[in-house]
Amino acid sequence: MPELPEVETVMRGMQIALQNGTIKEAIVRRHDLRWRIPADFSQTIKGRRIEGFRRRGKYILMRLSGGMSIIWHLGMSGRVLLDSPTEPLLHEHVVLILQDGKRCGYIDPRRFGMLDIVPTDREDTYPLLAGMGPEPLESDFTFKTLLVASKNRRMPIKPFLLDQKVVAGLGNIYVCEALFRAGIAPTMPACNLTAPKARKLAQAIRDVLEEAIEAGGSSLKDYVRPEGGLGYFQHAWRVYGQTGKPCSNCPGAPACSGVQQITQAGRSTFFCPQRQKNG
DNA sequence: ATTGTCCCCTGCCCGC
DNA sequence: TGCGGGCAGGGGACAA
Repeated sequence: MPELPEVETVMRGMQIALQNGTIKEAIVRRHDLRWRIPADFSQTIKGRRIEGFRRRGKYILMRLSGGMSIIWHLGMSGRVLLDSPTEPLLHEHVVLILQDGKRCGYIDPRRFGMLDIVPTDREDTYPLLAGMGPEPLESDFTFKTLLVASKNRRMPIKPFLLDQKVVAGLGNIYVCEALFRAGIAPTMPACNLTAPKARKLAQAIRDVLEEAIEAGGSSLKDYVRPEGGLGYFQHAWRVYGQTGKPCSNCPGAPACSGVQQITQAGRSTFFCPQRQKNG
């Protein structure tokens, strides 16, 4: 599920529901996620107030009183449930119980996600966050970011954009969608980016993420529920998962051979060969 | 250093 | 209806 827009949506939901609450108890039913949840996790966060939230790439940082932060990562299948029932749910590995009775559950069937604790003033040196590229919706992300990072990189642009060191928060869906909007073939060597192409790409990345956050926000209420899926943005996918269909820009056009699916670096890539050309 | 392959794990969907 | 194979929104570890 979670790329930047989904993580942003989840974080906003948590913020609304949990901010200023105090953690009465934390239940850890399974410690063996992508990395082990520390043995003293519950003890460390117990009694602390939830003071704020921040997102960095696909990570959520939950700031607690006393200078500690909980780092959340949802992996591939992670979800947050803001009204977790008393009965344990399947794959609900962690539950935070607040003093006012609210229960926040962390559900992750595949267990590719993680939860950890870090001192708030050391969030950015936490190994998984250190070295991460700029936030694509902040002002320090520009076409120059892409130009500089892609220099001498012969890797195809698609896996290049999945590298969190280049830009934070992009995943398989939004990389495909951004490349489509920018008219760039996913197979193009990253170093073939020109300034005009980089401008289009940076703008396409910002646009698609903002639109997706907007759409996720519109279904916020249902999003952070186990049965809540992808928000509404899935209906706006122009190429992702659209194999064989005419892409949205050439619907029914005789020349359009339809959206193609290829594999790059072990992941599916969707693109329109008609509209996306190598430089 | 850069790039590609494999793997972690469970669930779901498709074809036979 | 049942079963096996392939695939899934992430990303680290490793080999070449």
